[in-house]
Amino acid sequence: MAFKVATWNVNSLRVRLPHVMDWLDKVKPDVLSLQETKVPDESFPVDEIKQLGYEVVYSGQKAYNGVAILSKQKGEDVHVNIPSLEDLQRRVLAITVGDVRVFNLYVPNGQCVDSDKYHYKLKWLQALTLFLKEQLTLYPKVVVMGDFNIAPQDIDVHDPVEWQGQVLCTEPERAAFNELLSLGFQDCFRLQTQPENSFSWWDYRLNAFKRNRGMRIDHILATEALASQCIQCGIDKSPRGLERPSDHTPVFAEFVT
DNA sequence: ATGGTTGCAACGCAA
Repeated sequence: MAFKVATWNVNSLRVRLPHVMDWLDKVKPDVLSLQETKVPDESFPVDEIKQLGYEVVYSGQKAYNGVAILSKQKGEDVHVNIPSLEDLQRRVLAITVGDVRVFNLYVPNGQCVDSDKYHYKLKWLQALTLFLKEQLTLYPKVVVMGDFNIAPQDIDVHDPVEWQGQVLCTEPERAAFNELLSLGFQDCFRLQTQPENSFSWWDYRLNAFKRNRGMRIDHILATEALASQCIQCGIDKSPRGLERPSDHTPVFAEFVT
C-alpha cells in the first residue's frame, strides 16, 4: 500500500481553493497539509473540500497564519498548537491517520535578524523541538511537514552568497533545523538524488519564478520507521505557473506500507 | 537602481 503526503503554503485558501481542488484531483494524496489559509474557522470552506472526498481539520484566524490538514481517511486525536507556548498565532495542527502521526507546521517567517519576529521564530522552534521530542516517545511513525521558513543548506538557495546571513538562511535557524533532525527525523527530499536548484518558494517580485530565483523552505520530515519506506519525494512546480499562484508550490512524499 | 508583488483589510502590515 502506498501512502502519499503533501504540504503546500497556499497564501490564502479562499483565493487558492480552485488550485487546491485541481491539485487534489490530479495527485490524490492521502494527506495534504496547508499553511497560510488566512481564514477564520467559521468561514473555512468545509463543503467544497468534502465534495472532493476529503476529510478536513483546521485551525485558523482572521487575515494571517492558519493551518489545515486534508485527508482521505478521517484523522484522529486532533491536536492544536505547541502546549508550552503561549501563542495566539495558529501555526500547528496534528492528526493521526492510520498508524502515522502527522504534524503540520507553519514556522514563523522571522522577517529580519534584528526584529522581534526573528526572536519569536527561534523561541518557537525551540519550543517545537521539545514538544516533538516528547511526541516521538508516543508515536513511532511520525511525519512533520510544512512551511519551515528555513533553507537547510546552501544548495537550497538560488544564490547562497546573496542570502548569506539573511533570515531563512541564518546559522541559528539552520542549527534549529538540524536540532529537529537529530531527534530522529530525515529530510525526505534528500533521501534520493534530486535535480539541482530544486526550490519550493519563489518571491512574487522581479520574475523570481521565471528566473528560478527560489529557495527550498517547505519540507517533509519523517522518522526512520517511515523514512526507510519512502519511495519518492519531490516538488511539483506546476501550480506556481498558474494564473494567480501561491508563492509556494506543493512538496510531496510517498511511502510504502 | 537598494527597487519589486500579493493578500488582507482598510491604507499599513506581513510575507
